[in-house]
Amino acid sequence: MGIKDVAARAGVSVATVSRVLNAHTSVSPAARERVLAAVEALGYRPNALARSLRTDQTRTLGLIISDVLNPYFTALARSVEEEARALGYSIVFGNADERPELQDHHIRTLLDRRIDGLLVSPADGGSPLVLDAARAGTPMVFVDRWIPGADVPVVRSDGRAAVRDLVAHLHGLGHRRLAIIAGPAATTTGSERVAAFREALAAYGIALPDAYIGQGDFQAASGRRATERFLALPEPPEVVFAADNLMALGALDAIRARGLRVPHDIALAAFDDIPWFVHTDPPLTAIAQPTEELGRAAVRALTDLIEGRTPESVTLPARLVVRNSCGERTTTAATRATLATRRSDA
Amino acid sequence: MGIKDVAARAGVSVATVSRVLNAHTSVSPAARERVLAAVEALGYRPNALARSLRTDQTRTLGLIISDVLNPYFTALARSVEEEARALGYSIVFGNADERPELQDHHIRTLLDRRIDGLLVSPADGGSPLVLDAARAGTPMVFVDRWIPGADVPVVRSDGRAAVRDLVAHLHGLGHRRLAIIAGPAATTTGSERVAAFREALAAYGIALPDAYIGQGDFQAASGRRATERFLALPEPPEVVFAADNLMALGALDAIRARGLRVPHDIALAAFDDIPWFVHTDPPLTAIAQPTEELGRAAVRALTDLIEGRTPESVTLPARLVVRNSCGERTTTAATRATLATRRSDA
DNA sequence: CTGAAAGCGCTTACAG
DNA sequence: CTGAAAGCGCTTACAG
Repeated sequence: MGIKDVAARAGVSVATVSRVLNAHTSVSPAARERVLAAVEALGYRPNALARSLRTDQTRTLGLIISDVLNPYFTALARSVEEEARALGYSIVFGNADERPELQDHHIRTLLDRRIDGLLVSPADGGSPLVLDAARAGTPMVFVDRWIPGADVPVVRSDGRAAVRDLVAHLHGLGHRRLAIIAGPAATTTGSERVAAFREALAAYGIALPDAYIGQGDFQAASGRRATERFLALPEPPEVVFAADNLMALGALDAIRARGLRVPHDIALAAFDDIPWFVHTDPPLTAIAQPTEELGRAAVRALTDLIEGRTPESVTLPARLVVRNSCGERTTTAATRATLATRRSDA
Repeated sequence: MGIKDVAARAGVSVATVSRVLNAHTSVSPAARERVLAAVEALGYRPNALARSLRTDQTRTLGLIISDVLNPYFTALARSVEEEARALGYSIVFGNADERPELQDHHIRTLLDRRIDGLLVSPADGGSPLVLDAARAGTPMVFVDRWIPGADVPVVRSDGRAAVRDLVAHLHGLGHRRLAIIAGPAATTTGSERVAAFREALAAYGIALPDAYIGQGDFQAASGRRATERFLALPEPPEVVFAADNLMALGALDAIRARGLRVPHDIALAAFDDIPWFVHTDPPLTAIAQPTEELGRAAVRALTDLIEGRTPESVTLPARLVVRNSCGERTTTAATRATLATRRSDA
């Protein structure tokens, strides 16, 4: 059942059917009406494959999501899909699961399907595939993570100020031995968050020894392993800062398995804020990204690129959200509500 | 750059190129080698659109996900994608966001793109679009939620036994006023979970009054509203059972906003278990579904359908995971670890 | 083993 | 305003 059937039933040529379906003006009202009636009667829907093959555009954007199990990325995906839909595009997702080969697999199939543009948050420092695609002219924008040197707009948030605020908060609480669970050094967010943390510590004359840098991969299991290693140290850190929410989950697992309590025995903070952090035991201090805005900005940049406008890179600040996972604080109006739930003992 | 360029460079016809690319046997080793070399040199990738148009198959499955922000569904999506990839298919997701119109929007665009089959967890009781598509022969299987009466295989879990276990647990703890936050009555999981709860209560001679049935939509905000209403009752329930994890999150928000504590002031349990439940305050008692197996089984059923085999509906049991959100229990080896974190007071 | 040709379902100059 | 025809990039009988 195709355009031919519609044409036959409406008594016109396929060209005319195509014209009314694509809102070309030059169609007589009578013909238009007959076509529309035939479309309705037949329940006709144009074959998007054929249309795309002909027009060389799919009105589809690819989004390589680093990890579907990561609430930060699903929030991002939701925002991306929403903005794209508003602009008349649909989104095809690929879950990289933080694995570069899987990321490349998905990019390849998206490219094969001739998506109009690609939103990627690289799982590695620069897969040749991504670089080649960008060079070959595939409209592309990086979200959250990016690859330096590629001529690709970047939409991300800058967490440096928030990390400084976090370190000030931790220092004010009396903590001096601070550790971080990093993401893969090959990713920008993996290395930048460590750099920001190190810089912020330096301002207080505190060093970040290698033993206090846990190597994670942004997934929960790696947070668990890194935390176990910290806890086994002769001089364990007083604070663990997880570079994303999933590694914080892993850290909680490890801390609990040891029978320790947050923040009494060890403080914990995380990059990325998620709804569950309000209800964890204790509520977790976190750095929140303007996730929805990032998603929207990324789609706008990509559609600008696709439609011949000049895309804008955008960097939005992240901000510190203090809760109770790093230690005692004076009770203020802002913290009273959460404090009520925090005091506890085994 | 297309198959013609490869053919030209290899000095063969496009037919031959196509043959080597599709692993047809009848190609001379010499020709094969030249074609492969040309493909390599040119970095040629077949246009999937053209191929699909011709072969009438896309090797793509659509998955309508009820809500990307729901960890249960993202876990399902991940499992689905994994199994599909193993079977040589890729997945295109559509996020229905629990909205029937949005669900239909995505189904329409997936159908337009000629996906080979559709996995759906209906957001409503039976969109005409879904029913028509099934009737028209679109290979389809329902996952988690389903539409009675449609001739479509169903892959889901049966929570009745687990709900009975939950009610026994609650009753044993002395609770008699039990409430539920339901999902939309039009969805199977929305109505079934209430029915199972009501039945289980009946076994103890306990009724489920209307005032103790909160009407939710499986999203957090509705859980919050329903819980607020429960708490405002002259005789509030002693237990709230949220029919999914997101409504449990909303319930926690409402309980905390009132300055109440779980389980001291009110007990809470949830359908669907997620990793965060181990670390909430207190750890949440939940009913766990075999999510990964459901995803795999759903994909297998769908590919069976597509490839002409006989698909199997499958129903897997859910199971109760007792933690500490419903009240005191005797300390057993199993609960000791979590108990250590539970005792608390404001 | 190989090529010329038809055709998948559309869109779009071109001509009228 | 409208239709005949070409063509998007593939695959696949058909013939040799």
